[in-house]
Amino acid sequence: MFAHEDTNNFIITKYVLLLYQNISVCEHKYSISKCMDEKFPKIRIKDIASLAGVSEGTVDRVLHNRGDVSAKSQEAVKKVLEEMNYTPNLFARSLASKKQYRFVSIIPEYLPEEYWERVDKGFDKAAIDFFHHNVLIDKMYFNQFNVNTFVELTNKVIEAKPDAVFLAPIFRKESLNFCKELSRLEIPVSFIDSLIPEADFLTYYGQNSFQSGYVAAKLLLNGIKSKIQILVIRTRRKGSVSNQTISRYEGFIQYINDKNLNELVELINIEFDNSDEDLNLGLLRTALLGNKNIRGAITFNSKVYRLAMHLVALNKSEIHIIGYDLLKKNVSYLQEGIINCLIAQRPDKQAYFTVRDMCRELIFNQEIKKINYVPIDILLKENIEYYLQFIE
Amino acid sequence: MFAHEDTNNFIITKYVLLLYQNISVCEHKYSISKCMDEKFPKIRIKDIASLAGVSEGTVDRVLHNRGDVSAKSQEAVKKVLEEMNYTPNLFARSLASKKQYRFVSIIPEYLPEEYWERVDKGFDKAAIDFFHHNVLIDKMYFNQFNVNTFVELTNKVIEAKPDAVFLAPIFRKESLNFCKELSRLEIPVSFIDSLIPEADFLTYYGQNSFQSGYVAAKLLLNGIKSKIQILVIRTRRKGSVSNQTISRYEGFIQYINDKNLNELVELINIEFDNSDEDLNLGLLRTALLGNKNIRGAITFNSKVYRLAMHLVALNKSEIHIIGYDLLKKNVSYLQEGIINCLIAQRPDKQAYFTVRDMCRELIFNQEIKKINYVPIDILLKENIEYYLQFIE
DNA sequence: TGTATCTTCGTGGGCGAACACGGAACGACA
DNA sequence: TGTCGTTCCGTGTTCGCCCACGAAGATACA
Repeated sequence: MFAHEDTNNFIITKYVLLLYQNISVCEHKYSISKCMDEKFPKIRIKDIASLAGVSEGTVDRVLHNRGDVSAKSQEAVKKVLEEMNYTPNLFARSLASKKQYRFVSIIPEYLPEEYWERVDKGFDKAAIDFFHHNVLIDKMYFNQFNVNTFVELTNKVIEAKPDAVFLAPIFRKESLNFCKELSRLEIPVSFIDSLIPEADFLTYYGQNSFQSGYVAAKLLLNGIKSKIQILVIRTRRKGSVSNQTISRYEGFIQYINDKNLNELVELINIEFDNSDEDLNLGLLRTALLGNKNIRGAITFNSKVYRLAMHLVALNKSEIHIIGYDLLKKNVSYLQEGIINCLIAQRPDKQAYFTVRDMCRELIFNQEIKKINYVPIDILLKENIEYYLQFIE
Repeated sequence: MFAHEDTNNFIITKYVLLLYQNISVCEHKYSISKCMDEKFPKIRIKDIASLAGVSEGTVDRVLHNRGDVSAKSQEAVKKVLEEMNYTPNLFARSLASKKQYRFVSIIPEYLPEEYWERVDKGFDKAAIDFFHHNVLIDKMYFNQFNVNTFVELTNKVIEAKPDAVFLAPIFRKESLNFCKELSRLEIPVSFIDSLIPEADFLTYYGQNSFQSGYVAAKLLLNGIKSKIQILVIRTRRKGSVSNQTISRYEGFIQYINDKNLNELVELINIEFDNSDEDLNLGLLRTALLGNKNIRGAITFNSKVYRLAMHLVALNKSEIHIIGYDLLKKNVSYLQEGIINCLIAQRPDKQAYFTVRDMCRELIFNQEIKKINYVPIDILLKENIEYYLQFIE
């Protein structure tokens, strides 16, 4: 009845090596003493070679599809590989391999503690983890408010001919051109944060922003019974085209439609200026004077701390505030109870896995998934601490 | 002004190798073309040896504190190691090392799709990842409702003298005895799920259950204005002593006290039987008949699907249900909108990191953290999909 | 000075895999 | 039969590190 029951009715040891070699996971049961005595039956190229009656070199040629092997030998080796469920020792492989890989990451430059810093840290971690697999990551940054910096940068990258590129495609059209060029040079690209569906790319890691807007709406509007007003703060962004914040907004609106809240919820739209905080404060003050029933406020970019700051200044602590991403200032306001909820998206993981998957593709020859949506993490004052503390 | 600005005002390349070698991360800036041409300046034992004017063997003896080295040589080598910021190639090390490690995991046996299955999967993943570092994991299971199975099992483990033990200390007293014995044999133990503070252990991974109860209360009770009743389902557990569900309950109560909700919230306690679902249904029916103002319901173990099932049968869809852990049945009810919220705790990661940290301690000689609380993840119908989909 | 003992240290083989090199076997053709 | 070109395949070296072995030098004592 129990999954791991044996004749003694309770003691089971699963010999995990079997799992590794893909030989039946559950059927083989060993008493611990027996298990402890066994050696690691590692299967090497040498073993495959002798079993197939060929030399190591031949097995190697088969493994790497390098040709110069007769049909007969090919057959024999493949059969043994299959039977033995051979998996190469990736450490030994990287150690012996003389091939070196140059990857380039291209993301917006950032100020300390801004969103992209956390992405960048993910690249750093990956750089360390894959260094001994002969991978080097060159990190490059463009100015997301100046498309020329992007074009100039990508031209340099094309010249340098790296082995792979990781790209935050903020500038849609220019990114697409860049990708086409890379495609022609057979340099693989992976997208991070957002994606360009028409482009040829290896993987994408990012949040489903529509759904994260939907979740935000649920968190802000769940259970309302009477008419309320909600402040919606948006920021115009000149130059860039692709934008996660737009689909977050659309998801937000979709929730209101799905739940038939159009009658109950009135949205008060405010457009923040990117730098003039006095102006923003004034806009907020006016909105609050004219609308007496404001219960909630939301921003769709990562700068919700600005909203929180102003609402504190205006002494409006009863307004529920919700926003995105764990910038230090956002977290502080959350911990103080001024921001009620933050939605996070594991930016460091996005970068790390992007690199890892490129290695799996180019070096390890492993399966990868093309589209990868990261979780929509919900952080409250009460659970933020353990989220931040848990460094993987 | 920007963190990664250079003289061209926008193009920066950071040479990540420098980061790896711990030489200043931000100060060294290279143009991409220059960077692309550079070789990997890997520092090997051989390099250290020649710089220190000794042989590789001597460096090796210093690195492993294996003695037979004169004070003078020791000094010289250590100085060069420091200067060069030498980090050994762990792959090459594991490849060459003849030492093999036997780890044992000891957790409750489980039925398919129960909580412990996900923990077990974490051990499987670790077994695969660390196999080529010469690590083998023996997985053992006891019956959590029969303390004798635990004692008998741990006696066998003691006999087998593994290199490390991973333990779910469900039976407090017996686990402590086991740990003392292991301590005498100098076998390190790590706790998973819960911990015994008096015992000598290497790491602990688990959720802060008090806080996760606190979070559950917030999610269930946030914003209530009028008097309501809440169903609190508990399950008596015979035999075992240490129990996460108790502290979850305490956290739940603490929230009510902190927010002065004693007046508003009336708790209706029900004790479920572990197997008799007809009985449980009856208990619920009675409670619902006698209490007309029930708005929410909670369980503190992972079996919230039983509660959901009964409330569906009783046609009580307006009651908010909250529970723990992503059992398949729980997830189904969440997706159907019957359960409103689940709190999750990444059980697979708990196991995986427990193994990883043991490797860091015994094999890689790296720093580890003793107490590790995993995040308190909040899952709703709207964000569960991406959480489940995101397999690391 | 010779011999034994102890301390200190260098060398070489091996871990599993990549890959270059060149040899063996075979057929074609003069 | 000899020469050349192909096709196929085995061998040897290398990667960075571990570790066993034994050599060299120092010291002590006869």
